[in-house]
Amino acid sequence: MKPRALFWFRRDLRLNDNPGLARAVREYDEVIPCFIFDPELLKSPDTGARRVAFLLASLESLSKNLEHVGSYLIVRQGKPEQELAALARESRASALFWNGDLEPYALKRDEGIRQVCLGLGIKAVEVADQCIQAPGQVLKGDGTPYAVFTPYSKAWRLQPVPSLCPRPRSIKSPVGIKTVPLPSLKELGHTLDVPLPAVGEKAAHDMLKSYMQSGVESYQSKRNFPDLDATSRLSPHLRFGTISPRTVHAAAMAAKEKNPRASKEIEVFLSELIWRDFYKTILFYFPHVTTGSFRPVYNDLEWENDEALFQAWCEGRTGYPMVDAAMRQLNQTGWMHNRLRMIVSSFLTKDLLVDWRKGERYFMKQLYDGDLAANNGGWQWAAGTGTDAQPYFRIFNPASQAEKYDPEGRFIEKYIPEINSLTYPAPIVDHGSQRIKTLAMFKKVRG
DNA sequence: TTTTGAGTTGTTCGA
DNA sequence: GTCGAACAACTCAAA
Repeated sequence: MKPRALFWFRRDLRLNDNPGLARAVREYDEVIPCFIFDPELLKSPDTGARRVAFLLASLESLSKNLEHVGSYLIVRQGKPEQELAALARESRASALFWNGDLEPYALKRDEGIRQVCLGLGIKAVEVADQCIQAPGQVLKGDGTPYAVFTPYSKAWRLQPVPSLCPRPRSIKSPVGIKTVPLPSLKELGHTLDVPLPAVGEKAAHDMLKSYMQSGVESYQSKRNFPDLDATSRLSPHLRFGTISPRTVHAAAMAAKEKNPRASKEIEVFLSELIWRDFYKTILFYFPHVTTGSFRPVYNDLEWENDEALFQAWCEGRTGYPMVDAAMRQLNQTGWMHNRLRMIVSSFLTKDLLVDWRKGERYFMKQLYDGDLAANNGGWQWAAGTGTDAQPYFRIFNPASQAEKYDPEGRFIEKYIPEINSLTYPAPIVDHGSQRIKTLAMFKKVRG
């Protein structure tokens, strides 16, 4: 009998540059690609309907892509330990491959899977994939992880970037393995309330291609203006792995080569990929950030947590146009421009004095690209509690941010058509006095 | 071990 | 209107 391996898809829903899949196909005659719906993850409060919808559509696309290379996707629902064990027994596979996931839940789960494999006497193979530079690759001279971005990024740039893995031309899979149809969104207990962006590997690659042809060469100059829509919009695809970060990196390097005059602009785009690695690495080495401040002293901050103010923020009716337009973009599209993420997170924490964790959770509920590491890093940065946070006294003024980054009010008008009518609310707080309160709140814990 | 330089994305105040 | 300093010292990283 030909040796068989299972390949377990998780956050790597692609055939291109999929290191774990490429290795399984190279080393085994037959490969059984599978995906497990984990009820534990599906019921988590951080799992928004939007991402479940994006996941389902991406799996549908992946399933078709697998059929094009002669294979198919096995789908199961249940605890991964049990389902994978059952699948291994049924298929008489002798190995299980997967790409590593750095989140605390995944690390613990995957350790359990390793034990299951040990018990079954099959090989468990984890391959690094999520970062361009895996956590252990970028360390300080003394072997400990960085906690400041700039020196991290300098060390990151000294490392060779791993090359891309070949896309399997054909995958041989045994027939007769039991599978279930992909569940519908409704069956998983969710409904979608916003349009679904383009999904699947093809869509992701098309987006990358067109952004590299026109867009990336002016990334630095245009990225802060939400009305210009001048960013790549690849974040949900990076989140679910319908495109790999190495593929994006390689494309940007090629664009830089082709257009040296734009190299500074493109370098800023590349540094965003380094930020992605940085926050994943922080989460890996300092998992306590998921529940509290990176610096314990800031766990003592006395947030006011006024529920009515929080609700007004969520619904985009704070009376601060830039904040409200941004929140409405999030609510109506499942995505928010990065400049606006900074503005609304500064506003929630430092103008409304609401705990950053409430905002973090709301973002996770609404974002297509919601990712624990990046979202947590961004929120702790804005709140001033993080590894490499901005100083606590650097408090965004929502009005001057609007003047700077939406000078003609086009973005605001797009999401707040009633901006000039009486139905638009007056500001729910006074920025000047809230700012002073926040400074006092921080002073109290800083002694 | 000690020292030195530096730290994503700002705002406000007063000369 | 423009400009530099203050915000507040602290921690990190590297020599």
